[in-house]
Amino acid sequence: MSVSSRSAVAIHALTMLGRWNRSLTSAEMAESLASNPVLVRRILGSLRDAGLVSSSEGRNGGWTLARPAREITLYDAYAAVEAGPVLSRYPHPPSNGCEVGRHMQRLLDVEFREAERAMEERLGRTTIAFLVGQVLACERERDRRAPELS
Amino acid sequence: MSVSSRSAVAIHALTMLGRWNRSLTSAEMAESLASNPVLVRRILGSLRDAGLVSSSEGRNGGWTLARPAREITLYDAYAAVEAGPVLSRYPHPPSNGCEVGRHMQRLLDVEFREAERAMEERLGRTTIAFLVGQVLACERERDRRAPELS
DNA sequence: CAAAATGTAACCACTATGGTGGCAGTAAGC
DNA sequence: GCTTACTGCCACCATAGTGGTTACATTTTG
Repeated sequence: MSVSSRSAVAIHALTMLGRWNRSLTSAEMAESLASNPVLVRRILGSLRDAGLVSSSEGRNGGWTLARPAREITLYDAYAAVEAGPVLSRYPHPPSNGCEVGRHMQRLLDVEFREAERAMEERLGRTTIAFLVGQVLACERERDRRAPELS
Repeated sequence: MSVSSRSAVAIHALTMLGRWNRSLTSAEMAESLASNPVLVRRILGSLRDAGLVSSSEGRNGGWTLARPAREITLYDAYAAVEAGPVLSRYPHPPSNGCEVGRHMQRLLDVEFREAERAMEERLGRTTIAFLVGQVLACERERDRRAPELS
């Protein structure tokens, strides 16, 4: 199986916040995600706990970025919403009586951690600001090709 | 959630085959894994489909490496038993009516694929032969510290 | 023919996930 | 002070993937 889609939702929401640079409600983001507000709040809640966004309750409440989009990477979003390692280890410890089983757990852990680190390092290279820029560029291109749409 | 533990089981089994360099049965490997033979056969079956091991039926049957341990990487094992991307995309396509939603799916796919590629590249750097060597080294160290065990 | 293996299908329990409804709390605006 | 529009949070559901297990047909060897 794979990692949950929460990272995708989180990055989507962060990019929306970066794009419009104003407070957005969970309902607005849910509409763009074709999902529902509760799910969005659940995920944004994790982002808030990680210090990436802040929320305000009550009327005119909503969500804003807690720091500049340049300073938020995809890894930050990923780390905020995913728990535990990507590559799962053994379902239960292997036999200690086997020459291979005795050591594999530790050896595998080293290898898997390295591999996960490589993935995380790559995610850390892309910022929300970059994605916002890409979105804007795509929109400009879209306007050039079909100006009647806007 | 994370990727299944099948990769760990596959790598464990391959390392056993590389270590003893003879035919092993699913029951032998299951014992080392503290699991059961059917599960092992299921996973080894994927490895066979990927050309990493071969199996022989009937009495005195079992499993052997289909090519040298030097030429099997952790990525080979991982790719043989895991299906689909590690980082899952959206549960369903986002709204096409949103400026961000319109483009995020494609942009995210690029980023996630890069990140996955980084992880896979790292997995591809370690061979089963290396792990076998590590296991042997661990055993030698173990003997040095507590010779009475062997 | 018996024994020892693989190959597979069926099934179970458990867990994570996305999704949903309900409702209390809170802040703004009239 | 009341209404409105939000967040926050709980409980619940359906679904799917996973590891585990039993059962049994098939194949090969002795």
